[in-house]
Amino acid sequence: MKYSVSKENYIKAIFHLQQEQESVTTNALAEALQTKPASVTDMLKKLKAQKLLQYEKYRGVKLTTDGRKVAIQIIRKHRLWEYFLVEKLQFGWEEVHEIAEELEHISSKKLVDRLDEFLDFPQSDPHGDPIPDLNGKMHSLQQLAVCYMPVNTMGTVNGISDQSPDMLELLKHKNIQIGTRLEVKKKFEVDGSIEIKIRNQQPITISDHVAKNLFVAYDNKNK
Amino acid sequence: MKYSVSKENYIKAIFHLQQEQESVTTNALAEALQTKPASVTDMLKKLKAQKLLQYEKYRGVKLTTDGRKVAIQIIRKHRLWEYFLVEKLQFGWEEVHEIAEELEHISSKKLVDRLDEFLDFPQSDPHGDPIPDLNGKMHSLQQLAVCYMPVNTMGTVNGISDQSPDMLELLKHKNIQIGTRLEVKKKFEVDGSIEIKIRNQQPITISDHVAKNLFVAYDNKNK
DNA sequence: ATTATTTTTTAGATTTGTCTAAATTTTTAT
DNA sequence: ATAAAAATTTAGACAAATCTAAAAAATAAT
Repeated sequence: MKYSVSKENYIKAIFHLQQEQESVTTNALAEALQTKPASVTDMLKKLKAQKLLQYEKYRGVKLTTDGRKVAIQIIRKHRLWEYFLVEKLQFGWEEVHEIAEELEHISSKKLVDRLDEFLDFPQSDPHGDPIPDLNGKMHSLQQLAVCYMPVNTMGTVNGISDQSPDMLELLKHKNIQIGTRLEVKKKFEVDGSIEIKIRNQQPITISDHVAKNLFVAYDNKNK
Repeated sequence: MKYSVSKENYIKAIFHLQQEQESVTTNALAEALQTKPASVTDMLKKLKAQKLLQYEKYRGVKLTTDGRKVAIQIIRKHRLWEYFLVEKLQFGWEEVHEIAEELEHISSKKLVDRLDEFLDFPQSDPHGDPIPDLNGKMHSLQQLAVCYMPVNTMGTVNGISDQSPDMLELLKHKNIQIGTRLEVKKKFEVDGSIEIKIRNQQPITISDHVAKNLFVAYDNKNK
């Protein structure tokens, strides 16, 4: 089954919003898709008719199993293309999202699977998000936000939940990327900011916002 | 400037039809685009308003300089993606057209130029059609590497991309030069070598390296 | 040079995805 | 519990790209 670019974007947005809350509201979707609530209502009716989601008016929306499958295939394509752009075409990890938003709608299944093979079956994209395999399975990371790391423990950056251009620019400027090992040195209760140290660099301070949205694989031996 | 997929397809089709005839008719376009003449008329009006083509009702249509530029950029993308699919993702040259029809509408200019570089600035796609460079320049030869010729088809040698002394020595030894007519007899998947026959000679085998760098003018009647 | 045929255009409708403004339902606050 | 606020849906409209059927223009045939 093939769906329009617009429908695919709705399905993907619902999938992502469902990570936060079980059921997704019309306004949240409109916000995420940069459109109007009335347009969302219209589209939800169409997607419901195609059995991609459960929807009762005024009651919010959830994906069906079918809808979830579609979402995961789109996410697989998005993340594989991002990986390709960074690893093979030398793009910066902060500039690939927009291009992948277009590439994720290319339909050929064979293309995606060949690309996966060509890239040697990568496990996660340049932002640290896991890439579903061709059956839709993806490993779930053992992630911890930096704000929850105890003082004097170490971790390796493996994900960022706020992937806005501003955030990515800040991280680039502070030399933080996927794979960076960092140690929490001090936590300032007054504003939630945290001082961290990266090997061979001076300690730097990150705000509470950054600390909340930056995730690490946490070293268990720390404990 | 960014155009819809539909508009891009019209521009591309007009460009291709103009290779045959100076001015393109409504019916020919409808045929090429698998649509109805009435739809073509509607679209021509819109494209004319955008100054992409010259059009007077009942008089046929030609691209303007702007229209030609747009067409060439689309063709550049199409052919680079085809080359990528065959060279990097191991697709057969006969199955890449359809996928490239989608990929050619991805808008990022930077992506195309990076892809071009990644592929080492190929001169022609797997079908032997020339790939425009980033300024829209392309050589006009209809070339095909011997490695892409189907079994039992003929061509006339018209170019060698590896012009090292060793290569030329080998070609001389095997009696191959520009203008030589040859027929592909057998392809060995195991090492990419190919058995070819030249008139009045015993069949000979050439390596995958030679087959990749030896170009022929391909007889269209073969198809 | 008329007539017949083919090609092309116009007129009006349809589908998809969107919008604004108004109405309705749900949630929150008093 | 009722009023006020917020969220959601409906109704009606619009733009893009397409279609069918009918009209108009160009071309071919006698």
